[in-house]
Amino acid sequence: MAVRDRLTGERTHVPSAAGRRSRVTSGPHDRHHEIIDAALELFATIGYSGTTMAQIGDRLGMRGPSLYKHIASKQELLVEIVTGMMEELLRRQRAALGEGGDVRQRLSSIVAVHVQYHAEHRYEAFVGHREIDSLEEPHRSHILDLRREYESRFRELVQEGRELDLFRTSSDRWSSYAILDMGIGVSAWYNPSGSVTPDELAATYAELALRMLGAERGD
Amino acid sequence: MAVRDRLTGERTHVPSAAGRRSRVTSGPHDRHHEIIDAALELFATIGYSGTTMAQIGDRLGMRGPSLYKHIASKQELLVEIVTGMMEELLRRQRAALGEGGDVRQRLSSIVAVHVQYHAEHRYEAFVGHREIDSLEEPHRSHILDLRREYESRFRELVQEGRELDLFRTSSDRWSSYAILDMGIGVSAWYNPSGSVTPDELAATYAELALRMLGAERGD
DNA sequence: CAGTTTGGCTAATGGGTATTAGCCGCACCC
DNA sequence: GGGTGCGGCTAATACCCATTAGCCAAACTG
Repeated sequence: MAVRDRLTGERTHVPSAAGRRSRVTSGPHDRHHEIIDAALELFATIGYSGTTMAQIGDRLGMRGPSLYKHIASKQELLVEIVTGMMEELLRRQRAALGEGGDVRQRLSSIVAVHVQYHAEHRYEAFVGHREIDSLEEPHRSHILDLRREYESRFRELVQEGRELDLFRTSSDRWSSYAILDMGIGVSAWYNPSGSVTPDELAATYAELALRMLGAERGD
Repeated sequence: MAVRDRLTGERTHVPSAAGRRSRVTSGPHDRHHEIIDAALELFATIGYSGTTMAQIGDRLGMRGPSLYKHIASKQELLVEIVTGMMEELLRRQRAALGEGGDVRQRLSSIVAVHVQYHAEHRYEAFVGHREIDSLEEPHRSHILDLRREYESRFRELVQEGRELDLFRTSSDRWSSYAILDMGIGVSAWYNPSGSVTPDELAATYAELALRMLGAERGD
């Protein structure tokens, strides 16, 4: 039965209260949110399954198991990140479309939103695309539904423009995929400390997209 | 010391020689190559770290450990897949450039090669891009070098065309990234049982790329 | 200031996985 | 037909990892 001494009370940790947090001056420091942020960076750089709970803890100066005082599971972190990103993307797309304008303007808007988000939130976007298969059901299906909805807006606009003879393109489908993919690519290479800002890039890409569709001078 | 009986010789396996392979009619069946193929499909669909040796073995009707009679490690499989893909891509790009032509023709050629490869070998391409971080050094660096070389050809051609006033584009860099990324995206969605062939898609994308660069009618 | 909650910690649990060791049938070779 | 090596197999090894259990100090609460 290997009785283990329960009396020495020898502690090896000595809490340390390591700097970094002064409850008084900065409030309760939403731990949940901090954990998501740390996880996001790690998922983006070394992948979901490559990231360990201990590594996430490290970023916050705590041990892996301690994270469970604030979150339910590693999977929950991924779900929050990915659904958060997809919902935000859709919200921005809807807002852009809500502003109206002719097809060219509307298409230009959603391309700009798409690119701007993928630059500004490159980690969320990168993880949102790369780790879809790491999501367990039913989350995976839910995200795929949202994604389909998001993508269909591009196809519909391209089609609308072609039917009005404003665009000349061989296939609505392939050209809308091309536009989507060139924007997604941004999340893989965009460097926020470089010299181009997300909205400059967005404007450039919107122009590239319109030219690709053969849209001539928008009045 | 807990002597374990070594004498019963009880076997639970009974080799089974399960159908599927007639040595006589089809030759020695390059196992190494078969393993790479099985691994490729699995890496592409469930990721490198998500794939187990047992799953790869399953595809060939054998157990995980048996694979080691033919290969050195799981990592070796990834290295062969990724370097093989990157070298083939470069080879095709060089061949395309070797055929000469004016800037528009050469750019169109390497875009077509790029897209055709990403459709025809979507699994290799997909793994080659997604799993670079799963490569251990020095392989990772080697692949990144090859990739830089591959990408720089696009940028150089765009620049050359712009200097000759054949293209009008705000930035060589962003537009060449856009072209690259839209081709890479193909490997994520292309469906070989769909109705478009890789070379049709390649031609479409080459046209989209030229239009995006503002290249007017190529004589 | 006693009681409770909060948020850390270490240790244990339960499972998975690449890889190695060692066994053996069978096809082939002389 | 006896030897040999190929290519399977199972068992063992040596990890790594998410999650749970149970402990405890300090902060908050009344």
